[in-house]
Amino acid sequence: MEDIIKDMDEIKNKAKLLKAISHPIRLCVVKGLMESEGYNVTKMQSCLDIPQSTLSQHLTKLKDLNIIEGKRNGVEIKYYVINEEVKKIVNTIFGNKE
Amino acid sequence: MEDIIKDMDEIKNKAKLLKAISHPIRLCVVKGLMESEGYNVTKMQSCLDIPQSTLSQHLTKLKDLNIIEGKRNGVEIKYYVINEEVKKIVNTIFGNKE
DNA sequence: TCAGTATATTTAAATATTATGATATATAGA
DNA sequence: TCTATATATCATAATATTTAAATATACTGA
Repeated sequence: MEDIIKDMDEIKNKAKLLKAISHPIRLCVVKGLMESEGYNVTKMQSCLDIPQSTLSQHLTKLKDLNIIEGKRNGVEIKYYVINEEVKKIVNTIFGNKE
Repeated sequence: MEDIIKDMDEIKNKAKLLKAISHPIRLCVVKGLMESEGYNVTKMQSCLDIPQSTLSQHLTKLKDLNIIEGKRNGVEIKYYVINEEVKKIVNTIFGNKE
């Protein structure tokens, strides 16, 4: 096609979304949250065995792109995947139907 | 889930695949190749307006991950997307059904 | 064999991402 | 208010990615 460049803006946006979930920790977090909604940072941490600030910064990236959202409950914050497109991609990748 | 870490290897592999297509140029190339199979490097270049070596290096990354494959025809090389998982992801992202 | 075209590789600099310790903030309960 | 716990932010060092010019290679046709 001649004018692939026309939808370059869309391509850039999709690329950003892919990039956001193309890091193992972030992909793991998103997948984990989809499977067991609302598990909190401390639990993720113990699963992933990384420093708290590292995880927190990954969460921030996901939040910035509106992929996840945190709901505070007292002292802890539970996260949820709120981006349908990302859910679709993750389902596609990991072979889930619904 | 307690043992998210168990499928960490799979997650890492999927993350690599996502990363490979999470750059605008590479995503554009893959999408372009899916829409119009076998268009060659020179054509991509004129579409994308980037130096030849830059494009070539992006193609190398996609080749290294077995996402695309080049078939030489005389002096030119045509590329094809050979990775079904990537095709699925791209279709998911850009809203194609088949 | 030589010239021209298409593509790949090398090298280096510029830029971006990631990781982590230290510190800050928010909340709950005593 | 003080303390403890959970989470976020800051600063910065380590690492990885991206870019592009220069050069190399592969092929074709004269």
